[in-house]
Amino acid sequence: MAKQVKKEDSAGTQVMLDDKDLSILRLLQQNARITVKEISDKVHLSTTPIHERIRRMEETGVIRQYAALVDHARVKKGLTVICYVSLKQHNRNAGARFIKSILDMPEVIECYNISGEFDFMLKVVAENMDAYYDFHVNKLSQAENLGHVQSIFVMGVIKQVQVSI
Amino acid sequence: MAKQVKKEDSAGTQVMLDDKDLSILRLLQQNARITVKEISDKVHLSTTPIHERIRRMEETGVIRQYAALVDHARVKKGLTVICYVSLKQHNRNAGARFIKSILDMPEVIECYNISGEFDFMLKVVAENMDAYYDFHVNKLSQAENLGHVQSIFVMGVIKQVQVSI
DNA sequence: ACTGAAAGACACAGACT
DNA sequence: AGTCTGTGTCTTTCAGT
Repeated sequence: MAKQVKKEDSAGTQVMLDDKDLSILRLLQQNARITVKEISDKVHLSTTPIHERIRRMEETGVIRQYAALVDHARVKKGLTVICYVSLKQHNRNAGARFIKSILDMPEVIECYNISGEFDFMLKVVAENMDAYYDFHVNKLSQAENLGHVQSIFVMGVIKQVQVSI
Repeated sequence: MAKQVKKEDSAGTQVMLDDKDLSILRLLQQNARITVKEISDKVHLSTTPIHERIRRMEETGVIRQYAALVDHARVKKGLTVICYVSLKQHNRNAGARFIKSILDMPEVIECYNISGEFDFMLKVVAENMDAYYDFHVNKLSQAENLGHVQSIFVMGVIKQVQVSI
């Protein structure tokens, strides 16, 4: 089992899932490396339909990716920062250029378009405060059309789960 | 390959990883279902050491979990909300009770202790605005010792990656 | 620490109900 | 829709370097 998930880009299309799909999905959210055989034992179906249902959820983009989740505190990325950004101008091109520059910054592991005072929320991981300062001053602040930036530091992780359905 | 990752709870202990470990980790962050054989081809080692290195990273808590990442927009959880919460009192017991109640709310998929004006940041997924309103009024706001709540709505996902090292 | 081999388990496709 | 069966591939362990 080695292939990457390929996302079909019919953006935002709802996919109908029955109870068995949801059971399978929950198991995969908890443990992406569970075997099809184990799923089939728990869901009371043989392996073939499990296979087909997983393949369908991969192809329709319900399953975006299988990922190993890393404890950043243990691998020299101890600092997580929530970063709010507003742009000076809000035309389409300005936004697109900012997004493009964000996609190229490996420190930024999440970015959302948000409502309210700011335009974007970023989740940034860095080795330490010096590294974050460098990112802030030399990378993020160099993005053209940047307005205001506000940084909020994560002091502790209370909860991080994937099971959402 | 079916076992869950077991986290050793020597909280926050740094784990030393060499370049080969990091290569393996990057591959697993991109695709948790990659085969050991494929990793061994890319990292130029045979399967045995790959196995041992992965097992070590699982046992030391570097790899927290293998997870299928779901596109919430496609599975009737179209609304993501960033939610800031402050408490009235900041003693240890009050915080612990709030955390306990958060851990019991399936709508809350992430929760962080943060610096600044608010005490916690939550990421909440809901089916729609009605469902979020219900969560806000009937669940979150019922938590004892709750001060202020501010909701920021996610209008679009720009980036969500796992590769952080 | 690593290589190579070998046994058992698994994924995945095919024929069938 | 699903079960059953088979083949090739993978995981995982172990002896050896």
